[in-house]
Amino acid sequence: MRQATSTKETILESAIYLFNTKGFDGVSIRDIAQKARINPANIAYYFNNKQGLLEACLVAFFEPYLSFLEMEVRNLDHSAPDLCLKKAVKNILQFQSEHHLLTRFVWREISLDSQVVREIISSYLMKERFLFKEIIDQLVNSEKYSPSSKSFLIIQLKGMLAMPYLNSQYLREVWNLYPQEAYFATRYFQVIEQWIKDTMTESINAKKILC
Amino acid sequence: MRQATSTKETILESAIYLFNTKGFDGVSIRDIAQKARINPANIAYYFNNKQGLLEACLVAFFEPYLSFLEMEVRNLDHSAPDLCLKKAVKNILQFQSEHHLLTRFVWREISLDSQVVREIISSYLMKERFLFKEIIDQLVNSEKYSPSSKSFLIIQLKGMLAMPYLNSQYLREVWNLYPQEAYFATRYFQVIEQWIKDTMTESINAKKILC
Amino acid sequence: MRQATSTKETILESAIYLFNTKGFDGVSIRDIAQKARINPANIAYYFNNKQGLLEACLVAFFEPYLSFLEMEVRNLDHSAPDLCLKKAVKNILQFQSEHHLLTRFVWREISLDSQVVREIISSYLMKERFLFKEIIDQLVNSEKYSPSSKSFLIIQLKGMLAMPYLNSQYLREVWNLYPQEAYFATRYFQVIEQWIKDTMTESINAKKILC
Amino acid sequence: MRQATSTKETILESAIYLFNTKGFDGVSIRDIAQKARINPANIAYYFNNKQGLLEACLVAFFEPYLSFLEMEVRNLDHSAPDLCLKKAVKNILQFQSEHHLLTRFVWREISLDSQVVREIISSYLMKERFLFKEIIDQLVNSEKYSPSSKSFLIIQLKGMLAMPYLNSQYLREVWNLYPQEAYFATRYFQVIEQWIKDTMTESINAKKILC
DNA sequence: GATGAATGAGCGTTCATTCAT
DNA sequence: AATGAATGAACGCTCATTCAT
Repeated sequence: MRQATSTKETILESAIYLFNTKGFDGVSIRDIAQKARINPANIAYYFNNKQGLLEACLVAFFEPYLSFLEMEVRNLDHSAPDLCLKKAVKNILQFQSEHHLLTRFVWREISLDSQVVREIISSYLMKERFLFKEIIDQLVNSEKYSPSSKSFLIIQLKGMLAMPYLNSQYLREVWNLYPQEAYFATRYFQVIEQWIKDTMTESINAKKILC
Repeated sequence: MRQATSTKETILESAIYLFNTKGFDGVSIRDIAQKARINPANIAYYFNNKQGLLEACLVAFFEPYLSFLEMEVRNLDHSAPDLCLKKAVKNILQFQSEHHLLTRFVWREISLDSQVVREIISSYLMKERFLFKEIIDQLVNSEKYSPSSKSFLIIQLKGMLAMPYLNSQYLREVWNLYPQEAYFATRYFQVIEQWIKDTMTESINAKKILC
Repeated sequence: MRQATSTKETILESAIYLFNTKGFDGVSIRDIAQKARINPANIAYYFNNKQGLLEACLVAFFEPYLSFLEMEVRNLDHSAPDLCLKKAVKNILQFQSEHHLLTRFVWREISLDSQVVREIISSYLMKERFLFKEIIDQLVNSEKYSPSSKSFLIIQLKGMLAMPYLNSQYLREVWNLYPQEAYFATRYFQVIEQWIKDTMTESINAKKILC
Repeated sequence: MRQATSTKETILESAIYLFNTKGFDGVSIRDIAQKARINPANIAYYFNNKQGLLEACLVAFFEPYLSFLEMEVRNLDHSAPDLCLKKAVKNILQFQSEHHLLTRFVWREISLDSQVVREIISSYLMKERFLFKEIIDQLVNSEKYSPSSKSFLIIQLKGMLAMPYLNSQYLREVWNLYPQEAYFATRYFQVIEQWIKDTMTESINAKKILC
């Protein structure tokens, strides 16, 4: 029924908002139910239990996130690898900007050593590594890049993608910058674009930085 | 008394370890007491309440952290500004590496919108901004850098300093890298050193990236 | 639902019994739950918190208590004032006798300087004063009674109404008298009836006692 | 040592003040220690435990209280019994007025069904009954008074003695009367004096009230 | 699809008390 | 005589969850 879907989505939205503000353990089922204006038992009905909510959040983030990478890996046959990478980055940045609360929550929660989270996302992270590698291998397949250097490129890129969300409170309070604004997404994409150009497509620079 | 100090420190160490693993709200007073092999009431005795523990953690991180910046700001009179910045970065990286659990916990907890945390650390962050600005102003006082560009430099630098700890689980699981190891600290310092050189001391690059 | 009401009432009855025996602060939520054979969390469910229980007790006492006075104030138009007063006293004594545990608890708890209790009952006490005054004014509106004398009459009457419950343990242990027994209520009503007659309806006696 | 006695007395005074305000169970050892500006462990040193404090309070009240009755029982040989009773009442009222906090606390705590309090004071109450009876027997030894009538006289008298303290908050808030003021003690003594005269020394009145 | 009643476990905290010093 | 450290138990309360309706 239409009503039902709406309830489920309302719950998820309320949960994401609150998880983002207070962290997963700082939010109670009651908090979410109150914000979503539904009965706490309804959450159990739709998501089984609190952990089910967490899983739903992680899925809601990683499915589209990985789809952007998958799409460009498939494009490698027809397009230049640097264009594919830039396209993937652009889509990811835009998606993260449009879902900045979810993004922030997911990247932060992953930084915990929680066994629960790790079990859920480990396959996602493995898939992500594989997809990144596919693109990077096509892009920097010269003898100048050892496998370890390529790994480091991925790490750096990932750090840059997540950074605005893991420091969003700082960006907002101290510098008045908002990752969710279109302006920021555009500007930040240019920074990463420049970094890709400098480190991966211009041999001289790359050599200096990565020894 | 010697015994007392030891107890207080034991509590703090246990707390940092557990907070890092499960997050502040995911850890109970009893968890900490059990790990520290003391009575839960003793935590209230030494830290008043759970929030007192959080404050103690934040102080234990920010006091030394800021002292490294303060030291180099005082050195600006006798040393070249790029050396001062590098020295500060080196000290901070080493301190963070030696206290990687505390570092990870602090940077993660700050990313929450918790009113409590914000009240405690807001003055620290203001001081940090001031100190960074003092150094950056001396370093890039040419007409090429607008105030907004300088702000962005600080943001980027801060992002780089915190990155390994906000993604440490990823680094470890996927890439087998450990921020707490001396090797990593050294290597990572070189990366930042290069970044400082590229963006702040070589005008051509800087111009390109920051428009 | 029938079951629900029953649970709520069971809790209240258990609470009154225990509060009466050990005092409000001497009784724990768990004590009440154990006596009512329900889960401690259920008390929070029905009464929000422990103070909610206290408020429920005070309301359960003062609402009927004041209704007896209100009724007779309305009767002043049709009946003789001394009959109204006696009727009110009779009803109050009977109500107190039937709810002697609650009565004892309420009068005792009021004698504390607790801010919490005072806030709840201050409006009740004001209303009580107003109602007593309405009756007394009709009854002793001769020039022999100054306003201060009338006040003192109310005080004495209130003291007499509460006395058996504030000293019930003494009455029981030392003199084998039980305020909850019908016999005592009847007998005690006669005493107060006589006092009303002596002090308020016979001018000579009244003059002597109240100067 | 002089200092020691002072500390013990300071503790007792603080305890009486707080017990009176919040009740025995509403006051913690820490509260008392804080008010007395001493270490909590000191209370254990002087009074063994919290119950020891309660016992000390009861003793501090009943020893002088009963001494006034004992004194007048001894005087029965030389003085008229009505004078003895009035003298005892006067002394008791003055003592209670001077120690109104202790008085209020003791009479209120006795109204609990607490086993602890009962064990401590039962012998005091028995002694009190014996002493009252000695005086009353001498005073009303005519055939008009059955033993049960005499009991009721004692009950009434006791009720009158305690009333201002069991209702002191009401007297203060609603009528602006303060039992601890000399004025009140004087005035209240007159009321009881009149009552003694009416009920015990004038046969006609007494007969009416007590049947 | 949704709710109110109810539960057992655990929360942060405070308690009275002990004890070495 | 007095204190600070430490403890086990209990406090009021909230938690995620279950279940009949």
